[in-house]
Amino acid sequence: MQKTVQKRTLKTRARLIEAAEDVIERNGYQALRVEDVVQAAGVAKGTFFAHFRDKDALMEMLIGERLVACFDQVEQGSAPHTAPEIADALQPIHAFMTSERYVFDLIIRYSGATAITEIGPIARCFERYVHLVAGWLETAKVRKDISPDLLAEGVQAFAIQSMSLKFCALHEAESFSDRLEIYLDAWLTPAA
Amino acid sequence: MQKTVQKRTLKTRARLIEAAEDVIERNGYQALRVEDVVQAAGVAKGTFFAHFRDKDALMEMLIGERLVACFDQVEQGSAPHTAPEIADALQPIHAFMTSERYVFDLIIRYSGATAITEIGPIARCFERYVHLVAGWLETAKVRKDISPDLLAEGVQAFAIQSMSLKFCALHEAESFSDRLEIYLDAWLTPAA
DNA sequence: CTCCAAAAATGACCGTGGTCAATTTATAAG
DNA sequence: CTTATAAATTGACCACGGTCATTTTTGGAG
Repeated sequence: MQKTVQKRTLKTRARLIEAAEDVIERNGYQALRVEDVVQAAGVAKGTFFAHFRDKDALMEMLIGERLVACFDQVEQGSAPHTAPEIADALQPIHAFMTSERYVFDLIIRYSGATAITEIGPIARCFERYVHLVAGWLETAKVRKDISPDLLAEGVQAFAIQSMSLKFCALHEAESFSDRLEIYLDAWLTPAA
Repeated sequence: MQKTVQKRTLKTRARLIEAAEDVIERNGYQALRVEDVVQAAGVAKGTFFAHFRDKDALMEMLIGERLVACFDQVEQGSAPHTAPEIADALQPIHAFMTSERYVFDLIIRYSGATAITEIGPIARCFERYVHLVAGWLETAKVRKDISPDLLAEGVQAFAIQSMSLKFCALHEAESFSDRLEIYLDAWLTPAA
């Protein structure tokens, strides 16, 4: 039983990814067609699916990479201590997640791994989100009656709610960041 | 400029809907194929798309109807007063929403109307959810420092979070209802 | 009844994601 | 260098949602 991976494989895969990134650069994630990618990469269609389970798998990888970069950026900054500061600190992540409706939908769809064996970059980012925020909350001026982890899960829930409403015509009145701040203030620092 | 609607139209539409419901009855929402529906209804494929903008439009209608029925049922019951009672009262709605992954995804996708002119039954149900819960909260034993509407939006956010995690292999430990109760208790009756 | 314009239905056709048996290419062993 | 075998690639093909020019049906006017 051989399991050698030929150099060719890595080259082809790299060409496919680069081609996909070019296509996305020009027209956004939503407009990507597998045909365009394989033509730009100079390979046959079947080759694409030998490298990626399906189109979504490529998208999960590419969007996941960008998302990871957003997290890296956010983790560079210093820890925020109040609800508005937290909302502000998370802004780069939320901005990318809502940059395209397609991107938001895909991220939500892949936010939970269906099986342990297929935990992808996006599902990992959702765990990282909770850990990151929970870390901040340990030393932040917030309620202490429940665990930082639970508080952080709530922050995530409110962020998703706020992002959903951003795409909703019924709730155009408030801006995304205003809404999130209101939620987080009520969740993290309740008055009664 | 005539705009008469022939009787035929209503009949064909009814046949399509009945056929779709039969197909769903047998194999669930996810497995529905337009080909199967038109064949069962005894019409051509083009006819389907003369009656429904696309497959999703039919799905939104059918799932929306079932969702409305769930709300009607929940509204029959008496108003709950505590966090666990609220979670319990909403159970029929949450149960249907998570009955199939496909159903949950479609509901989330249609929960926000993209344009005012196309507010569908599902988007309307999301508004109804907030109004329903806000009504309960007015007389419930919960924090009073923020408005019932905002509190209700939070309940919705936590419910969606809990439902998402139900489909996630990383969070199988806790059951859906346990998780929702923990969230709602922390959100509605904070200790500090 | 006949006639005709609008409404409805039709089905061949298209776009795009995805499959798979057949072919080509890389590499290790002799 | 050959040869055997597994890995990689190919492209014709399929499934399914969706379109649209053409045909059929309806129902009111004369």
